Amino acid sequence: MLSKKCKYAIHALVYLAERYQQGPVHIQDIAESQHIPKKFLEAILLELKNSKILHSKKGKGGGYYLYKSPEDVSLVEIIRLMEGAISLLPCVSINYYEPCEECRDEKTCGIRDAFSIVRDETLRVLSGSTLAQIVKRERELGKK
Amino acid sequence: MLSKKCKYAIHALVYLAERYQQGPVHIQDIAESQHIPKKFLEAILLELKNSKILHSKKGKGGGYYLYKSPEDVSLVEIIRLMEGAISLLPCVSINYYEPCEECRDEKTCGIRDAFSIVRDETLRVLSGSTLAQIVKRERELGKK
DNA sequence: GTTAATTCTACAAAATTAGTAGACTTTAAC
DNA sequence: GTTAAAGTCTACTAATTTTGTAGAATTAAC
Repeated sequence: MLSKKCKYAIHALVYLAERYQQGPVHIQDIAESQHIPKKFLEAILLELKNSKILHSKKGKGGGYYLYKSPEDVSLVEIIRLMEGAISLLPCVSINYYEPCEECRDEKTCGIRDAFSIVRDETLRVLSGSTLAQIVKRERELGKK
Repeated sequence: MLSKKCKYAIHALVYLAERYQQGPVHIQDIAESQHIPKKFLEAILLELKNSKILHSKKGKGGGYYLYKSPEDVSLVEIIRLMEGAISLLPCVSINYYEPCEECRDEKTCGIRDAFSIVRDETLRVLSGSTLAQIVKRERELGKK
């Protein structure tokens, strides 16, 4: 299961993607509309800014806005930032690889196979799912 | 990422699958060979027994043994028992469904799609991965 | 220079995960 | 029937992670 932090990040980013290139948005706005504790959201947005997904403008009339184009921000990227590895086992992770403590011999471990495939499929689906697609999908669903 | 508890369960079950129909195995044996704290393992095995995957024999010469056939125990079943839902969001879970707090309207939520597909793919792969297959795979890899 | 916003550091509370202690029960061997 | 070796069960405790907060510092607009 994704953490609240990660879900908050996704919702905040979708909100900002809906307002792409319309100037900075107050943290307060995002927090209220998405029901996210403001102080917690601050920390999340800061992290997203530090990884160049968002930019911010300080002072009066300031706020956060999407820096990357919505087509270029995928769910994989967000989840990796907020949660770390995509894979279910450290020993099959691409970006966060670590040997399994429990495994005595990785070469003859019969468990890793299945989890490698799960990781590949998850990556395939989540990397194809961008903020732009999510916004588009919401607009389609909203019309009905 | 899977919890240690879940990884321990998988390793213990694979160990027991390798010894299927060879009588009860001591907790101690499993704990030592798989590097699992004995007391923690006790709790895990008990849970697996309560869900009819294992049986146990008490008293001298007792221990745990696989009750279900290794072909009938899949990784999905183990993970669901130890971790709960397979899906990354509660609102797309099959067995552990809950509405998302963050979502205001599930019908127009553009995020769920991708996570539904991830869930389906994960289920497909993990339900096809049984203890029997894992043991077979380990024996193949061991030969080389 | 006042006000409204983000930034940053440090902390605190809550929840979950991991692990332990120890008494109790059951069973088999002698 | 006594004893020893095993699982069973309840109740903790410790460690870690997640979630959330407080408050001062900084910045920019007016």
